[in-house]
Amino acid sequence: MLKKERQAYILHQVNLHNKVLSASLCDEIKVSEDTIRRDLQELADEGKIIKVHGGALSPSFNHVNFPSNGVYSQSQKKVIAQKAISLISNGMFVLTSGGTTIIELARMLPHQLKATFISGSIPVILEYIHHPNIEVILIGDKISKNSKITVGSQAIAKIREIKADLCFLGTNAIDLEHGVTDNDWEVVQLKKAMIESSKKVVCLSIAEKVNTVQPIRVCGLSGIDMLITELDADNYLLKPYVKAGIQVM
Amino acid sequence: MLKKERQAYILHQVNLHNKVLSASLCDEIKVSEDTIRRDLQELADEGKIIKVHGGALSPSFNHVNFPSNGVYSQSQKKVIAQKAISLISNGMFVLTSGGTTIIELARMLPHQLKATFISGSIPVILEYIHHPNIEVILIGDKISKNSKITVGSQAIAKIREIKADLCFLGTNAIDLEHGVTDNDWEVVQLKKAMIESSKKVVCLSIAEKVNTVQPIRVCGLSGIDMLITELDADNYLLKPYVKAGIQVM
DNA sequence: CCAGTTTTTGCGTTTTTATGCAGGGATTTC
DNA sequence: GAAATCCCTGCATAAAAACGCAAAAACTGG
Repeated sequence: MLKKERQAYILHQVNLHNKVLSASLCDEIKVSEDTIRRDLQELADEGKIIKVHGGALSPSFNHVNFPSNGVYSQSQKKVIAQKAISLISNGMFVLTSGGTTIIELARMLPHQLKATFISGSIPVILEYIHHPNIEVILIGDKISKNSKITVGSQAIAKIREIKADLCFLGTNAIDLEHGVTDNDWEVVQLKKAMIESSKKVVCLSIAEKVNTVQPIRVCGLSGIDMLITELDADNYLLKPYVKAGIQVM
Repeated sequence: MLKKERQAYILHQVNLHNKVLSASLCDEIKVSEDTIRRDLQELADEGKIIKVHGGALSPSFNHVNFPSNGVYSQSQKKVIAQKAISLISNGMFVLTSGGTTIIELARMLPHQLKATFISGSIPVILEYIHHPNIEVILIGDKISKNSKITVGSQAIAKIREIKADLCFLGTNAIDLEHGVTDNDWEVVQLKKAMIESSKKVVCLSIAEKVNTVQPIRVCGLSGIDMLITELDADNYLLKPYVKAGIQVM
């Protein structure tokens, strides 16, 4: 078989089945593994396939893109995400809500981190998937179209089965008197369950949302362990929270 | 034999078989390799063939079906999706696997359709949520990073709880003898569960995958009710499936 | 017909290409 | 953390291509 023929065959297989194993290819075509590997290399250089350990994948299926820019207060959120990431160690189970801050966090996870992340938010999950060493558990249920997160009793039941080491809550409003509040009833139910299922609860909130209130209550201040904002920990705005017994970062 | 004659012969062979080997040509025509090589060179200069090491290929062979838009055989998949959509009525519960064909289907759903769609495939779910009147149920569990679909016992258990009206399976390989087969063990487990949980099982497959086999068996032909390809229902390729009792569309 | 020119062809020689093989690392897996 | 896989590098070899050359064939214009 001619080289081009072989490559066309490989390309065809990849497009048909979204993946090929080099071992099965060299079995089918009856050539050495090296030849297959060189073919895969060339096709990958041309961008026609994506080479992975042991074979290749179709490029079309492998990159789901999602709006990356246009995030409100992105730089602040990056600061917050960076602080939050410092709390994660290898082997941890981390439960996260949805929200743009959490998406930033998901994007900025170090590549060598090995941990398990659990969430019901599709945009967040999409970011987790890009990290090779991270196990991703998706909470299933009905999807709320505006928040792109799974909501409902099934989701809550699944969260109850978990005991996570860490829980990151993207926070809509936090206030000394009313604690953490939000504006979507179903999302609030989820967050409540997440708080109960985690050893340590961390609220991520841009300073703008500190000392604001939303209609539905998630939990009181005693329900959370830590608050992360883009401000320095000793900022005057956060003093009352420290006094209320919350770790501030 | 005259030069022109020879070249005409070569061209004929290339168009007939999509490829020629210079060795076999100089054997057939009884001339030296150099002569053949010069002929090939000239034909290649005229753009009538594509010269490669060891012979030549038909120019159509090389540039045929390369996915410029990202999705392989997209037009065929659109035809399939259109047929599949005609099976869906308002109020139905529809269970779907992953795969590019299903993504096409999800994209092409009519906006006024009111139905409930259930899937564990993230790319597919992302398309469903664009439709305002569609309820979307996400099957949760661990995510398989290459197929971007939830896999595992939890997912299977959830699927078992459902009884869907319709199940669309993106098919990797279907064959008279071996039935529906696939190449990912975990995905196969899911598909099996989906088949059991549905009143009517519809396989979506481009014709190219019909009569091909993959290593892992999903179900026998008796397990499915309908097969949709981009071909006409009375195409000879599909006759045996009709005979086997499968509705073909 | 014929000398001169061009084209075509075949034959060495050199270069390039394709492929397999061996080893040393890297990575994955259990 | 040890075993198994896979991957990369360099090297050897065989096949194919390119090049130059010269002989043979074909054409050309008297």
